[in-house]
Amino acid sequence: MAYHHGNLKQALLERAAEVIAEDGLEGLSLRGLARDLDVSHAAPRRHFADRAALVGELAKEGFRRAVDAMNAGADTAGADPVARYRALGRSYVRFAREDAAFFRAMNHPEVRAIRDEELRTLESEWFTTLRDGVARAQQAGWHPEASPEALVAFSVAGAMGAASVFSDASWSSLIDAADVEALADEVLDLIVDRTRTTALPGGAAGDSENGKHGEDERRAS
Amino acid sequence: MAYHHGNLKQALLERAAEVIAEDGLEGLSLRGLARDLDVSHAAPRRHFADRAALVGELAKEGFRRAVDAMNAGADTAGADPVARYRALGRSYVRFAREDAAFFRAMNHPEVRAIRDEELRTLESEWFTTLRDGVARAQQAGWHPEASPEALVAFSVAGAMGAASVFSDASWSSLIDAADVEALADEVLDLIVDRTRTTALPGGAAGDSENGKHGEDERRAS
DNA sequence: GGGCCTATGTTGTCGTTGACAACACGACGC
DNA sequence: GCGTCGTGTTGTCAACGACAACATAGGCCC
Repeated sequence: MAYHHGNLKQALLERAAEVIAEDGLEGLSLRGLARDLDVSHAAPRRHFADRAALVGELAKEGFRRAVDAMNAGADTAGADPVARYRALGRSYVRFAREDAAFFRAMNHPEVRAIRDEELRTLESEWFTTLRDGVARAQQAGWHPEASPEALVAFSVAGAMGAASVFSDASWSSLIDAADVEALADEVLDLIVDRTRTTALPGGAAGDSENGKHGEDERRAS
Repeated sequence: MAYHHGNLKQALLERAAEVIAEDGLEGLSLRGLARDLDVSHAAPRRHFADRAALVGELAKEGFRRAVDAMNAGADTAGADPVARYRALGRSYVRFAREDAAFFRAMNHPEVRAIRDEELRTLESEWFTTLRDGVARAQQAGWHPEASPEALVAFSVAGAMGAASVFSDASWSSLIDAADVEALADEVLDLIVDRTRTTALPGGAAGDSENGKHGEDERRAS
């Protein structure tokens, strides 16, 4: 084997994601990663200043993937802002389930304490994506009575809560569901609650086709 | 100083709660606690088999306090099941904010991985408290169209999400609110959404006084 | 009131980890 | 060909959790 690994940084990140998927962030150690990749115990330090830098990098990738998934999901949902809003949430929950290692990294207390600027910027982009979706939905007649701030906080709480509950195995003993996907969809219906969308006078934005969500939006990634 | 501390176990738990409140679970170490309390580095082991046992004990106390707060809150909310349901959520969010150290302990990934029976029993009692509240609210006409499982999952997600968002300082840069308490109340209104409560034919359970929540329920702990 | 028993605290040690420094290799540019 | 710098290595340190062996004291029984 060559003295130089070639692409150690990437290999570290990939292996770290595997470890987190199996054992969680607690089971992750720089020395363990080095062992897994057959490099010396100090090799990772050439690429990450410390452990927080490594998990922070994973979290950044997680925010990028989450935002991408949410945007893609909204786009396949069509033009109706409320349908797009629902798709944002749906895509986020799906992301949390499919890329659970990244989702864990993003929300682990140890990572949330990191003050890294790029990381916080990416988090704020994620937040903005959701916030804008909320704003457009409200402009289209969704929950016109609520204050925008409360609607945003409600959406963040709902998205985070649903994503946590449905992606974390430790909840499955309490919330059992034959079809988690279907249950998550029902929960999203309760959050979005399209009956709270009032048709707009001008008939402008919300082109309705009210009520149930179709089998549209299937597909994202 | 006496050779025997006297009440080291309790002192360890109390100091641990302080440390968690300041630095989070990551900043907690058995040796650090021992130093703070002027005992030898191995003294804590006489009372807790390992670190997980100590934080697990804190989490247990957290679940007890949460359940107590929720029950007390519901009782001050009166007889209407939907008002009681709302009070459950409100009390939980308030608990998360006031006893943040315990809330963190309960929901930290490291603790959620603990398989201790008593701990999981207490968690399940918390869940049951919420689940029963949901069931009674639905029987009283709240969201009659929704499946009970989805309504429970929605409630858990909403409660966890709101409690996390409003108790964790790391969210405050995104969700800014002059009055967090008031914003949390608005979010709870969106979750409960009393307009989704349909008066029952027999006029049985839900004795209504529908609509806004009063300044009742104030006080719990 | 003397002896023992046990709960609780102590010292000492081990293996693991993150962090850091000093050194080694080797690819690439001049 | 030679230096330079990116990347990997060895060595070391302090902190930690875990464990074992020992020490102390308070209570209990006779």
